[in-house]
Amino acid sequence: MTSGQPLGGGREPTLTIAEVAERTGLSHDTLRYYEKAGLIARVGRTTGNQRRYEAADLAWLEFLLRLRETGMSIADMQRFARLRAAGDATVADRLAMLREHRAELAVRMRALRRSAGSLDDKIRHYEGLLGGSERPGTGEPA
Amino acid sequence: MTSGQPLGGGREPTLTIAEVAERTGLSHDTLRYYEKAGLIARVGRTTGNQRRYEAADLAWLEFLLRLRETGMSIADMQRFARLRAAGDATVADRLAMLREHRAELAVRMRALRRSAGSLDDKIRHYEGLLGGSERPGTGEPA
DNA sequence: GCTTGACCTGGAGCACACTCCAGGTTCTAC
DNA sequence: GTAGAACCTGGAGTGTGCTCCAGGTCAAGC
Repeated sequence: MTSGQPLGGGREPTLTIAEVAERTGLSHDTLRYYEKAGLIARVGRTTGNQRRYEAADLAWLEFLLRLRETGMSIADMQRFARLRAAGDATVADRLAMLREHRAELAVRMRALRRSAGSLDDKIRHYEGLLGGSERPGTGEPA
Repeated sequence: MTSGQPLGGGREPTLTIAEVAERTGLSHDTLRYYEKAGLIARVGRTTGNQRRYEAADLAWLEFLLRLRETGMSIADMQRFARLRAAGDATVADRLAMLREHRAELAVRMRALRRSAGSLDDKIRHYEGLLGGSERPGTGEPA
């Protein structure tokens, strides 16, 4: 029996774990960890048991990265992934989760803008102390 | 010898660790941890060795919280605190640190806005699936 | 002066999100 | 058909930022 075939027939193009790591910026280990944790469903394998990711896997991973970037915990992503796997009946629950997460994000972004303002104030304060001889871009006095 | 006096004279009003915890939202343990880690200089003590925070301590803590909120690591805050403790000669270094941190923050905020947009897209997608019968604010059908 | 809650220290423990490792299998190119 | 790179699994280890604990000392009200 030949091995290394991309599943039962080799229909659409698939990606190795190295290719997915490259495209997502995640490490091989993290990709396997996410799968083990149930964030992504078990990925298809070659007859030799090596992962072959499909376009849909990549799209889902990229959405997970949006959730991660906006501060969602692994535990919450697991919840979301479980709902998703359970099918259409959970759409309302998923929507509720996303709305809640989005609202928390809005709060954090407001806090972040306030803090960024404090930073700017402090930066201006230090610039004042240095007598305005400092410009961004060059560390050299004129 | 009387104890519990707020330092050698009791000049300006000072705060107990409980009061500072209340005002900053940090726990007692975190306040002690920050001091041990060198983020804040050793706080004044009563003759009985209990901490009494001054207004300047509180202001510095609040600035640290801005740094933390904007994602600065403890290690970087330690660096910044060390520069600050070293006096005026380090103002240029502190300014450089803040500018760099501010620039990274700008990058992260842009990424956050992009991700927030993806969330909004997904939310709209789910709303579409539910046939527009869902509105935020009330979980009840009309 | 005594009780009770607040506070002290050093150090261990914990949650999170990975990251690394050992020991083995598979794939690709020659 | 073989060398070397890529991949597999289960499980242990790591860095970060706290958080908890034991065993005491101190402070404030009665």
